[in-house]
Order: sequence, then C-alpha cells, then structure tokens
Amino acid sequence: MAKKVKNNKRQLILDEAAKLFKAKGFGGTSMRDLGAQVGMEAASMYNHINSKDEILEIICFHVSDTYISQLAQIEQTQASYVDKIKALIHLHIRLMIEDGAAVSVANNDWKYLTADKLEAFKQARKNYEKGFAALIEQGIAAGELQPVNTSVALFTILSAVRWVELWYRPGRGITAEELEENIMTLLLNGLAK
Amino acid sequence: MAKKVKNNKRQLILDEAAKLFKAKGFGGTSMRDLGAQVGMEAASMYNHINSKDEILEIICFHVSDTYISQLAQIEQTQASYVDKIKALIHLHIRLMIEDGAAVSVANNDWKYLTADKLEAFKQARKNYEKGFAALIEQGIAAGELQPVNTSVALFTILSAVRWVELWYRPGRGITAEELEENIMTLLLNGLAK
DNA sequence: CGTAAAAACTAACGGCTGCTAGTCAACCAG
DNA sequence: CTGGTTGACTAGCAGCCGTTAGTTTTTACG
Repeated sequence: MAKKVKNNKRQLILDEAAKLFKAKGFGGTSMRDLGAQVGMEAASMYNHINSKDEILEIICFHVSDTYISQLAQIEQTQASYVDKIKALIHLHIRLMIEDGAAVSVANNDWKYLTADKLEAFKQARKNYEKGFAALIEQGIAAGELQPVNTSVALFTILSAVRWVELWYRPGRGITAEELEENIMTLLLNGLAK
Repeated sequence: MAKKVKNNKRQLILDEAAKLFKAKGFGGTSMRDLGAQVGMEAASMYNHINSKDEILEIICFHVSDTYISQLAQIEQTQASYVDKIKALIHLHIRLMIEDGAAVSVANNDWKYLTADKLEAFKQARKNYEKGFAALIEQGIAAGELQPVNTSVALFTILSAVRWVELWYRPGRGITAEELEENIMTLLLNGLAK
C-alpha cells in the first residue's frame, strides 16, 4: 500500500516531467519548474527520484522498450509484409496519440542522456530500425512493395508520423481513425492520383 | 573592406552556433562553448553580436524568409499543381542538404525565441503552411491529387523530409539526386505496389 | 610612422542550476 | 500509546550561465 502511493507520486513526477520536457526541452526545464508543476518543492522530489538525468532515462527507455517489444510481437505474426508495416505505422500513431509527451521526449531529448545510457539508447534505436528495415526489404523482395531504397523508406515513414504529436487534438474535426487512415493512404498509395 | 571582415567573423559565429545548437540544443549550448568553437573568448563575441537570443533569431528568420520567398516564386509559375508541390519538396530537400544545421535549428529550437520574435516566427510559419496547403487543396480540386485531408498531407510531407538532415552525408552510397528521387516516389506514388 | 578604430582579452556581477543536509510533521504497525 | 519510517520542508553550496566593464592588442589608413 505504501509502495503504491510512492509509485503514484513517482509516476506523477515522470508524467509532468515528460510534459515539461516536451514543451521547454530537457535543458530548459529546471527541477524547480518541475516541482511547481507537481506541487512540491524541488528538493522534495528527490525522495522519489534520484536525479534529473534519471527522469530522462526512465522516459526514454520506457518508450524504446515499448517499440521493441511490439516490433517483436508483430514480426511473429503470419501477416503479409504490407500488413506488418501497416501494424507498425498503426503502433506509432497510437503511441503518439496516447503517450505523446513521452514519445516526443524520446524523439527529441534523448541526446541529453548520460554517456553510457546514451550509447545504450542509440543501440536500442538502431536495433529497432534494423528490424523495421528488414520488413521493408523483405516486402520489396516479395514483390509487395516498390523497389525504393530501404533506408529512405524507413526514415520517411518514421518521420512522417512524428508531426501527429504536435498537431493532433481530439476535436480538431478529425478522429484518430480518420487520421490514421489518411496517413496510411498517403504512405502506401501516395499523394498523386 | 573592414566591413567585409566584420561580416565574416559574424557569419562564422552564426554558422558555428547553428552547428552547436543542432548538436546540443539552444539551452545546452553556452556562450563559452560557442566561443571555444569559434576560437574566441565568450565575451569577445559581443563585439559582433548583441546577444545569444539574437543569434537564434537570425538563424530562424533566415530560414523562414528563404522558405517564404521561394514559395512565392513557385506559386507564380505556370506549372501543374503536382509539379509545384514537387518543386517545394525539392526545395526542402535541397535546403536540408545545403544548410542542414540552420534548418534543423529553425525546426527544433524556434520555441526558445523571445516572446515577440516567437510570435512573429509562428505567424511566418503559419503563412507558409497556408500557402503550401492551398496548393494541395487546389491540386485535389483539379483532380491531380488523391482526396486526402489537406492538413494531413501537408504535415506528412513537411515531416517526411526532416530526417534527411540527420541522416544524409555525401558518401553514404546514395547521391542527393537519388535521395530526392526516392523520397519523391514515396510521397507521390506510395510504398505499396 | 602615428593614430584611431576594431576586436581581442581578463575579471567579475547577479542569477539560476542540480542537488545535499538537516529538520520536522504525518502516518502506520505492534 | 509508542517508535520508526516516509515524505515534506527550508537553507544553502558549488558551479555554470549570459552579459558588462575596463583594458590591452591588433589592424587599417593618411
């Protein structure tokens, strides 16, 4: 019980940190800023977390772990390559909508990780990209996809999904489903008629 | 002549600042860091620039001015809507390759602009996006493009081009022309066969 | 060559940073 | 009721920040 309360406060700090890091950047967010947002003095937060760096670590690796485990799951299905890639695009859009602040931090502020954690994060991201790229490559080999450069396709897809987090709000006149459908159409069928 | 030398030093500071801001962020770059990179004490740079904020302003508005003037030029040509959009994509890729650091700063660090400059920058960007979106809208109305949501198409294109700056290096086994051709194919014709 | 302007330097300021130490109240198990 | 753990507080340290002031060196021109 006591443990649960502790976890709640800790999670609150992590959530608010993600929002602030997204809005003002890791360097632009002070522990005093974060304390004000959480409703606590800066020093008090050290009862729940060990350092500012640790907050960034937890956020970044939580996101990368999610992507990696989901990729592994999708790889094991029996779907076509097109459908596997669709599933990955779906995953990216869904995470952007559901946990946009954390994803945004993992995308933009990972470079402020401590040297060793930075290396680990870059390696994790590289592994994810390798797995994603392999799906594209196999899809091309199987004749399901256009014979474009694999890296170009990979990064274009990964980037094309990022803006969602900056733009999408419920009540913009477009639902999450419509949004996803539009992006999927664009990436798979293109803009030209 | 004396003026020219002054401009050179000033430009050197701006160029190195763009590189450092890109690598470590605006907040993560100190004037002492920048001085070391330029080969000068931090204080000495104030003979050439007025403030750290001013450096960011110059970089950001230089980029946005370039985009806006090029858009105006493209709007006035007699090409088809598809070709106008292609020209804009070409512009984005070319600027990313030629002046990647500055474009990166304008994309990522604009939020650290001073309040009034921030407002002006956001307005400029909004105007650019409006002009770009209008071309897409007209292209759809003319039957040249697929009837997707205009905003989705706009932001997908704008984002899909951003990664170039992080990834492209001459000698990666792909030329700028091939890169552009691949991206153009993906965005206009899609990944699926 | 002399002189004035341009551009570099050193030193330092007030303010903010992440974080620690020490204290004290609230709570909960025995 | 009591003892101890938890989690909040205030105060403050050492260090970096952007920037200014004042001084000295370098440069360019008549």
